[in-house]
Amino acid sequence: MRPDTDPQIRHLPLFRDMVQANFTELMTASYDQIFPPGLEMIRQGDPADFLHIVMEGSVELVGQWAGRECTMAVVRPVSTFILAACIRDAPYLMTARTLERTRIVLVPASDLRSMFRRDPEFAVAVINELAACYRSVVRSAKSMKLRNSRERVAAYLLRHSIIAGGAASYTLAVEKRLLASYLGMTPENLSRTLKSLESNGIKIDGARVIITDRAKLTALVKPDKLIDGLDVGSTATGTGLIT
Amino acid sequence: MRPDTDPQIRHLPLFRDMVQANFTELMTASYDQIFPPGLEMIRQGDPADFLHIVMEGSVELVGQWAGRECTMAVVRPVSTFILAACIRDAPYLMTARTLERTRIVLVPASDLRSMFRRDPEFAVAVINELAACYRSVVRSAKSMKLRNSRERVAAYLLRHSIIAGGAASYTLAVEKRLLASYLGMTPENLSRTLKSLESNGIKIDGARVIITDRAKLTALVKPDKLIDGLDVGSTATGTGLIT
DNA sequence: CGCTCAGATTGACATGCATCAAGTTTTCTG
DNA sequence: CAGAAAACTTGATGCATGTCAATCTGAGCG
Repeated sequence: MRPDTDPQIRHLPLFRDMVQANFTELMTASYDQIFPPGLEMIRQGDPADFLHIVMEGSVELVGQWAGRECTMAVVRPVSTFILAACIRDAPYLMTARTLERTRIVLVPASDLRSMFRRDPEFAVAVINELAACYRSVVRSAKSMKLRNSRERVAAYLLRHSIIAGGAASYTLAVEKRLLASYLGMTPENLSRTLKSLESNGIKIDGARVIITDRAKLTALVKPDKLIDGLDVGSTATGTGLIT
Repeated sequence: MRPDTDPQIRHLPLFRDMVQANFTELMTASYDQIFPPGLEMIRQGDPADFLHIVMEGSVELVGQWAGRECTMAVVRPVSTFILAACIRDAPYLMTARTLERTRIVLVPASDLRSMFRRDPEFAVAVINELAACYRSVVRSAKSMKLRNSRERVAAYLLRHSIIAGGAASYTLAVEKRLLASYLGMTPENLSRTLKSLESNGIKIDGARVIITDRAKLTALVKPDKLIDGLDVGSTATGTGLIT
């Protein structure tokens, strides 16, 4: 694989504490690939052969059933996805497709599995990563079950304003139809909801989000550390169902 | 703690491969407690001081927000819950309350955290447990987002018939209002849905479920290994959001 | 620069699901 | 065993959300 990718990966919480020789060994066995936009790189149900690390671009993870599909997450650089499937040597639960031109480092799952048996520091890192991912999905599940679609939209918009550094205005990072799927609603319904949220302190202009009354928006969202928060010291990497 | 609880815990996948001395050490630091029915033993947001192991009885895990609440899982013997919070030394994401008289073994989280740094076999077991839990919640999230309430009810009933050994008739293990909350619907809606499912090969009489036409039911459910299945070699323990 | 096409919006409509309000049955408890 | 409380059911109603169809808009491309 390309040697210049090493340092970025090395700094990920997952790999940060490994013995250097072990890290080098993992990387030597890995592949560095570039995929075109819209490519389905993993189909759900496939055997989990590789841990994926997104270096550039972005990847959509979707769940499919009975001809329907929904976006579960969007993964951005630099982070890993589908760690759990690799560890359990089980089929991927989600389909992965690139949203744009994307560079991915592929780490063979078998090397991964043998490695955390040899490198205790790596094992601890895997434990922390999985625990964080697990908690992240639980938060997401709570949001889906406890909030209605209007509240989910508002929460999403407020959360991303905070991620954008508390800015009063920012640009949506994903297409609205993808966002709708992620939030568990139809594009039409999202469109209407966005408009109706103008009475709650948010204005939408195309992909631009303008927070006109943060207090009013916050009152609607009722942000909760146990749903919207991130664990302190969290890696913010892995499949934390970020979107 | 009670000495007779040891063997059952020892056989859990999480503890099975530990060095005996380490297991004994963990157990020595643990408490064996009995809680009355309906007791809130954990409130979401509390610091995660103990890994909980259900020995007898059953525990409901609920998420709460803005005065609403929903059942996320029911935990039955012998299995653990809230492992991830303990590992990350982070607040519990869910409230836990007993559904009946319940015996719980409490393992101090700090001992747990130091233990998987010392015992590599235990670390591997924790990794496997967390990965399984994570995948289980992802399945659950997929079910929530991809299926409508009618399909979720049907899937639940079919799945539990299979768990009951493929029996044509079995008894619901939980109250219907709890089941409704778990499936993300109101009790009224569940009641109506159950009745309407008679045209899909299922008959309900109180808490009794009778499968009258398995083929017809299966056609509606469209069971999918990536939603309804369990990982091969899965522990079926931990918080696999069983209910 | 204008064509094309995917995405976004809007309106009309249908329906799934929640809510409210009685009832009925079951379970608990003194 | 009787009374009360809780769970469950049933009906009437309304709102939220999905569906279908018709534009509108903007980005990409020849």
